[in-house]
Amino acid sequence: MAVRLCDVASLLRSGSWAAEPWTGQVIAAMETQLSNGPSCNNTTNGPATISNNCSSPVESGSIEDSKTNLIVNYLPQNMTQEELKSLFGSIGEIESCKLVRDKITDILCLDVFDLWTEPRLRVRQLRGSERRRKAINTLNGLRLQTKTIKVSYARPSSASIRDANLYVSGLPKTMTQKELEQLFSQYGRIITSRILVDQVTGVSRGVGFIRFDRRIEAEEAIKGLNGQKPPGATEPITVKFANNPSQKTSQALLSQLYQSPNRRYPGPLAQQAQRFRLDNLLNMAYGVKSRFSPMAIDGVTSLAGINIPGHAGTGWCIFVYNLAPDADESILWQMFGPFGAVTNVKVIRDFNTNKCKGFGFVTMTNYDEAAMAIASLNGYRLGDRVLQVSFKTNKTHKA
DNA sequence: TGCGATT
Repeated sequence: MAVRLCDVASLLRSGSWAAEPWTGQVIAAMETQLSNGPSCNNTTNGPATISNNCSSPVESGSIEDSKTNLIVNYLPQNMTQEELKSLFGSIGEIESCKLVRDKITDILCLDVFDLWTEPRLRVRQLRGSERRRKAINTLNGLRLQTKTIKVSYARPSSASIRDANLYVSGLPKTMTQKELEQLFSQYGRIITSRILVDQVTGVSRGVGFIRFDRRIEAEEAIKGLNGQKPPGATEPITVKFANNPSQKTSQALLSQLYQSPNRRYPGPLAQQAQRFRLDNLLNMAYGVKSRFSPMAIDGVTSLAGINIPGHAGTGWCIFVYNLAPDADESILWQMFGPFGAVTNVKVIRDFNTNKCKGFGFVTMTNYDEAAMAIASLNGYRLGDRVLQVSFKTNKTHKA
């Protein structure tokens, strides 16, 4: 059931809205690259991220005269054109209103980028800085369903602010969004920042985004920070321009949208698992003879600060090599599921071709089950390929 | 050999 937007008429009656005459125009903007990233977020809106505080909505314009456009973020995904008309029509007369949906998925998006975040809307008003201000004051922060919309001045679009968005990986897991901004702020004015976090644990995934005001600032940040170690970090970070999802084909988008873990089924691998005894596995993995529990392993880890391969704090990460180009997540669930609790699987794909790059990762909760899976699946013949399976190591940044 | 992460 699609939850409809709130009854705008009743909102108006409630007196929480200004209803003075206003002539405006609501349009959908279809851009290949967003020039106005949202500057704030919260736990209600958006995917799992570490968020800014939602500051003044008047953050992105330069001078008052240039604030001719408004931008609206965090609209509900199921919002309709008519509802938008009603929403902005409560402030003033709407001249036109058009939303753009993906041709294939029919998902509301003004830019395909928003497929992964939130639908946005540009509001172009015909005249009146006071009315723009009024629209912001009235509508910014309005709660619609589970969303809190943001209305703010849009920065004028220009070439200099395009492609100023950076993707950053290899960040220390302890780095906060504020620290990330501090690191990058020496290169220019940051419009938005974000650190991706594990949806379950809230732990940083070591990956984030920085959108600068201008592309030249982003370029300088890459020069200055790519491959460098942040203060106190042990590993260098990777800084590059972020992929623009709007370049993706609808087919690639669909495959990601509907990618979900297949149900585990008990197959021949489950029996295979039983052939191995925990002692043997521990012996293979660590060269120890005695049996000890996963709890004991954790104890050793925390006591000695030893970095046990594959242990990421949220489980045991397993590296799977020699997957076929068309391998998908379901094969990893099917292979590893019978050995125990699998919390995450990931096939690493080439961004452009969407084909598997030949490897993937599996996270398992319990050490003994992970070790069993490794011992059983390493050397396993999958199609015409022989898999190599081991605990994940950190090879990327080693000399 | 090959060890990610894209709002």
